[in-house]
Amino acid sequence: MTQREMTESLIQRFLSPDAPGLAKLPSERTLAAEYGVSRPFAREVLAGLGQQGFIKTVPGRGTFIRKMEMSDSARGMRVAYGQHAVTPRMLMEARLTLELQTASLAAERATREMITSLGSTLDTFDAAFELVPRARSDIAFHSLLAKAAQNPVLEMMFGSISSLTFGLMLRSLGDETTRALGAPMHRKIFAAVEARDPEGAREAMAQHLHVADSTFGADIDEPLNLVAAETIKRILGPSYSLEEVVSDALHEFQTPSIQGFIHEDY
Amino acid sequence: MTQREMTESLIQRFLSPDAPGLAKLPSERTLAAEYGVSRPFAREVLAGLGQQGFIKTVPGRGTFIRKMEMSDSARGMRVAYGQHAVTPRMLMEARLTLELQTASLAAERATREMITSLGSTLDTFDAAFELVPRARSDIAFHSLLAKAAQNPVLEMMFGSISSLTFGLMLRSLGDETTRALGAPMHRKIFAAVEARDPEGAREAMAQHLHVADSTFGADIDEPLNLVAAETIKRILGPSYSLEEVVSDALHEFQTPSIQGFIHEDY
DNA sequence: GAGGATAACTGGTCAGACCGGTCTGACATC
DNA sequence: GATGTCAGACCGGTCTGACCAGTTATCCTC
Repeated sequence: MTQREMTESLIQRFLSPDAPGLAKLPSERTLAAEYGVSRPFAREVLAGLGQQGFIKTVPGRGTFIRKMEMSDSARGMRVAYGQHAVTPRMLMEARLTLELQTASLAAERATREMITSLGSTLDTFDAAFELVPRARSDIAFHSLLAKAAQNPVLEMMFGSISSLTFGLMLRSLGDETTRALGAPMHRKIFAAVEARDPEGAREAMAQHLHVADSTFGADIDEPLNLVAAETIKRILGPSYSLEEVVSDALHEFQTPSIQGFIHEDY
Repeated sequence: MTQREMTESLIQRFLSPDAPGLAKLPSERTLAAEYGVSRPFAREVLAGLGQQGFIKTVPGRGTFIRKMEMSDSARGMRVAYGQHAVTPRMLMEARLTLELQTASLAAERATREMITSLGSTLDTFDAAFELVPRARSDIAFHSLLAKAAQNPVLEMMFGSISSLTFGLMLRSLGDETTRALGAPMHRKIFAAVEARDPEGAREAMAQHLHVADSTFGADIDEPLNLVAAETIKRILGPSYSLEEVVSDALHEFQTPSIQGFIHEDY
């Protein structure tokens, strides 16, 4: 029994969609006995699943399945991004590809509830004057738009670049003129979605992203690497990771019914 | 010292882009001593990093950094995909968004070397008659196209859906008429890339994907979940995971210089 | 029946041990 | 002097067994 095999088996048993919907895993001792391995071995397997966010352990209580949000999938991405140098130009090119589509589809498919969420996110954005809250509601707006497109694959694609995008926003929103130009664009996108106007939403998103583009000078080709992470550390302290901040922001702006069944309530 | 903190610290020290380029980590015992924790504790942290593919341990030798390929990032995605039901229709919609762009950009930016790789991948595809080899070269072609677009973010986005796409290909390529219709489309895309014709490449890709679309009947709205995984298990045996097959395929069709510096040679 | 003490869980952490593979350097050989 | 060999140090892989601090269920008492 290799770690791979045991991991594979656990995913099959407890994390596949047709697995019993129970949110609780057997105890470490039980699992170790079942697979004929020692507890430390089982713990290493579980630690791996935990680090990837698939399960959550609570001392004294047990190990629980975590319903994965598509937007949570950026988790493992950071290291890969760090090893390749990603520049703002590359990110904007990718966002342009993806977000014109999500905006358009959101206009076609968004439920009333999602539109309400989008609206209140914009209100929060307009009311926020500090950098991080502003960026939080910004990333939440774009993420909700991706969710409103009702395609988990597109949603995940956006999720996978969300921490990078958040970094970009921290950079853009520091600039006051950009904010003055960009805020109305959010409203314009929102209005088009509300009016069920896909082409209008696409067009408004294009304008919005071009405004963001124009913020950059020479640094549009400078690697985006750790700038954002350092900003976060400086403002929020060292115990927060970029991914956590983004993930928190996304969850905060989702209404419970959009969130679906999140097993934080074990 | 929590596991989070230690993980975070190790990533900063050894996996960030500006970290010393050494490929080898200190020994488990040394790390445990440095962080003032026990070896089992350190091992759990390392096991997590290993499961995510960031490091690779070799008995008797040590622990080594693994250069992450963008296309490797699909790793943690499967569970999230499994919990949300992804249908072929959703996947095709996302691919249409992404791959028209990568095809177009590849036509603009692909190096001669990449074009050569793309060509030889197509030769392999045409020569392959069994299902899995056929699908392998198919996914490799599309993945190389994404790489040829010279944008790591787009490359990663494609990587994140590559295992789903591979599943789709296993399904499509089982149909003989689809293959007959689809194969010439590959050549057409390739010709447009070679001719530096972005619009032609975009157009050819659109036709290609629509052919794939037309393969589906009612099952276009059936969850894509485990069909592919079961096909793989049936053909290649139970010790292979979908992700491994895809990852192997992608690496096989890349020329060394495109691969860049992969530290499999510790 | 209600309340509280207890026992039986849970995960968290550790020390210490043994195994087999790998590397290095000293020693012996040619 | 160059070469080859081999012991010892080091590496990860795995296990046993233990103790702690929380949580939960049980059972006994009032």
